[in-house]
Amino acid sequence: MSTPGRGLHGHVLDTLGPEITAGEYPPGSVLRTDELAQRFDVSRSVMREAVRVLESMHLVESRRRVGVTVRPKAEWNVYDPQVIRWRLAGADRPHQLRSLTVLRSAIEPVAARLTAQHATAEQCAELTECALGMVAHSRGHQLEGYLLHDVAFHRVILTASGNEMFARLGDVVAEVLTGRTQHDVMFEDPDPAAVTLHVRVAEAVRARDADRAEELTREITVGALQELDILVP
Amino acid sequence: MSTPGRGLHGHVLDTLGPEITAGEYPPGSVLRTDELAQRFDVSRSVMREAVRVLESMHLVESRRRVGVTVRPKAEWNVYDPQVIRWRLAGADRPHQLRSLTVLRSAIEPVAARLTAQHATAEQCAELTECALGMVAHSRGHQLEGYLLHDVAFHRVILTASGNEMFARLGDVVAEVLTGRTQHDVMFEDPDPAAVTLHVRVAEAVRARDADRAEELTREITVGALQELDILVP
DNA sequence: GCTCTCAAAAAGTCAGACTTATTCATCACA
DNA sequence: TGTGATGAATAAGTCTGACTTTTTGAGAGC
Repeated sequence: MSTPGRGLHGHVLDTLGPEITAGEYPPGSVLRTDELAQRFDVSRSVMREAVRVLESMHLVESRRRVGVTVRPKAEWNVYDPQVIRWRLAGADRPHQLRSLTVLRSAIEPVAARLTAQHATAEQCAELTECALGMVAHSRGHQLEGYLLHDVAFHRVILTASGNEMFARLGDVVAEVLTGRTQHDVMFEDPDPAAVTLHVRVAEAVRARDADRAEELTREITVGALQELDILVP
Repeated sequence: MSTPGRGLHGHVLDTLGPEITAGEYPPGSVLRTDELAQRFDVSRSVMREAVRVLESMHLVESRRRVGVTVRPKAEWNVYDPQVIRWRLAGADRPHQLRSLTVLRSAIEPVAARLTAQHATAEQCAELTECALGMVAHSRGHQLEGYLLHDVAFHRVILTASGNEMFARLGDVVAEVLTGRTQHDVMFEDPDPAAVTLHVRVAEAVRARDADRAEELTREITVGALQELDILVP
């Protein structure tokens, strides 16, 4: 998923990033480069590179004679995929999951509308294939296969929209859907209503019915929000 | 706006970042750290820090024995505020502006709905104040004052929604609105219809009418899209 | 034509010395 | 007593040069 072991500075980030995003250092806390270098047993240069990356994510701020201070959560680059992963792996996973699901509920319907307007014939076919794959795997605890097609479906919707900002949320949605299956409750077969909705979205896109595609996708995301409300009230 | 002069590596980024996001190096292009260090007249350590930051933005990928290769646009972290600024300052500014406006049209109505449900009394007052400020500056070429209140208005909507992902888009929206006034055509007074819509959104939020707040905000963003269609067909 | 070996290339890492900005405490002066 | 200047301490910032490690590509040998 991530890119582990891309050098020593990567290893440092894999430890320090989750710690900071988990809130282990309250905002305003001061870290010192030298101490961190000692703690991780790396040279100052490596440590400095790691700090620079954290700084570019707005997680910390480095100032002379002061040190590396942790910034308040409100300033973090919460759209950075790495930050999202760190937070999803940490303590405020439920909170993050809700934020992202609300984001989905805003983005995906509009994306579906655009997809209905702009999708190529190939993308339409891909979408239908995904929906049919979901149907095929929706019974008998074939959760892995189902998830795979579900993720692919939403990824097509987002990329076929033709909007680069939407397209880049494909990974985020994948992470949310995967997390829902893996970590949280999903023992039973998927909701048949949801499966049907996906099929109908694919149909609407193929029929170039933008209004219907948007509305049906809205129903899907509303369902996702309700599911979350049940899991984490 | 940005944070210029935060060290040598910052200066390097301010030059190299815009170059890459402008597409001056086609995807797959190979840069070498040593050459870059020479070009910018900085030490390798400084150059390495800059490369690490570009790497964390997924603009480039650094591999041993190969060099620093530029990644395809589709992989860039397009939500990184710095990347957004670089692109807005560059050649594909119109394209970027459209992407962001579409994003706004998806996010802001939902944010307004949530704000109507969750805003504190203080936030309601703030919103009303912004709307009235817009009215007050909407006649007689007081564009600066108008813009200020417009930006503040949308920022309140996004933060008061209570969703951290929405809140972080405040800066982006500010950049879009500011850019529209400064760079593009905006000689005349603001559209009176738009001003009225803002006032009515504030009213709807105060009245806790989520449906109306969402619908009115949708009209605002539709207007923004139409305005863009006129400017850049 | 194939694999295997080896050398070159470029990033990665480290250690140490030096520079610079910032803070804070001290002290002189009003 | 308050205030502003002075200076020393501090931690980040920078540079240099040597060394390591991984990866690639060319050439040798089969």
